[in-house]
Amino acid sequence: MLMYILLGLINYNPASGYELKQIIDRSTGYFWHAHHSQIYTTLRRMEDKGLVISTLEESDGRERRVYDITDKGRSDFEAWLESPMTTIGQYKEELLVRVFFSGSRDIEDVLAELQMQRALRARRLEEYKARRMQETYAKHASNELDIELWQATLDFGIKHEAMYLDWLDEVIARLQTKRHS
Amino acid sequence: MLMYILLGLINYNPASGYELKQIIDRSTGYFWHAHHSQIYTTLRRMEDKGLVISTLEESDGRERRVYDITDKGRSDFEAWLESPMTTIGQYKEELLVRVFFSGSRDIEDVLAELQMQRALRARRLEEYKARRMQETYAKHASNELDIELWQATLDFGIKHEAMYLDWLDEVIARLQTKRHS
DNA sequence: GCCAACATGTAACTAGTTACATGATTAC
DNA sequence: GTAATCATGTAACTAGTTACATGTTGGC
Repeated sequence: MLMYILLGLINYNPASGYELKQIIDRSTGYFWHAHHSQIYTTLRRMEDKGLVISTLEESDGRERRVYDITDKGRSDFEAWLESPMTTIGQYKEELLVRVFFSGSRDIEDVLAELQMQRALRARRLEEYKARRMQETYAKHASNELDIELWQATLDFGIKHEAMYLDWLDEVIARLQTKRHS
Repeated sequence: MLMYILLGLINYNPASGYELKQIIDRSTGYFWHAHHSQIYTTLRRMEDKGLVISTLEESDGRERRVYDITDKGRSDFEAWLESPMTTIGQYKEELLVRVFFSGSRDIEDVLAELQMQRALRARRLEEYKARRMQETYAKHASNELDIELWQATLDFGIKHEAMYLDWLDEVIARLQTKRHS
């Protein structure tokens, strides 16, 4: 998956691993993140496959390995984009695993954990709301639909966090009534 | 992560890999799934670490390798449960990656893909709603809080799918107004 | 006889995480 | 000088996926 993200981003503009990491952190990061180590190794693998080519640029003492997409890379990316998803993506949520098994825990500990998660989620929701995608990424926009769709992914993030907060509030409220059982 | 799920389930009741796969599919499956191959290999690794012990049971021609938790397994599991999460779990959603990069696609293709996803999500939402956790898993319940929390994870699934459908409907509606641009 | 369900595994691979490791430049 | 940012990588490991592989029992 990361491979297609890198391909897609390089397709907008050639970039170095470092830059790609930053772009991911500020754009696809909340629905698909990656560590720099994975980005660098994946780029190398992609070059081996002929999907991208790199050139080592030197300005002053700093070195940057800049990756550009090849024709093969572009056609692979387009083939991926044109073959629609026919299944539901799998959801993995560690907190739910913890909640599922928390029946034997001290209810106050569970409440404290959920309240901390609530605070983290609330902060993230505010970040997403504050961030209007246009100003950050509109510069890359090749067409109007791009902006619409980037906005849509950000809206998803906002809805997701709002739903999560909502759920946390409900669970917290329900546990509070059970406190002295 | 899977290790703790297996430990937690075996802690309720000794079970074979096959049974654990089935339990996961019907309980934690929508927030943490696993293939049978991973379950079998993880159980073996857990046995090497002394967290579980297996015994090979034979009834008729069928063989079942039944795993039970050890004292070390129980204390590792409890230590994990008692150390609260202090970060937000990472969300990975392939469809959002696809949407993010779909600006160059034929809008009708994007709409068709989103509508298919809508149908899949709607079906899943109905499954979750129909499934009342009590009837399926209450048998394992060691206390009242367990039932409350299992119900809470199911409620999360329902809320999540409802939010997702809502978002899909919004994006679809927005794209439909762009159709002949 | 055949198919579904029971039951368990290995092999090969891709993906992802965590830690280690290095070195330059710029602003204070 | 020292901390932050720029910039790139490797190593060791854990996790997860896909495909291959095998054999039984019970119902139709």
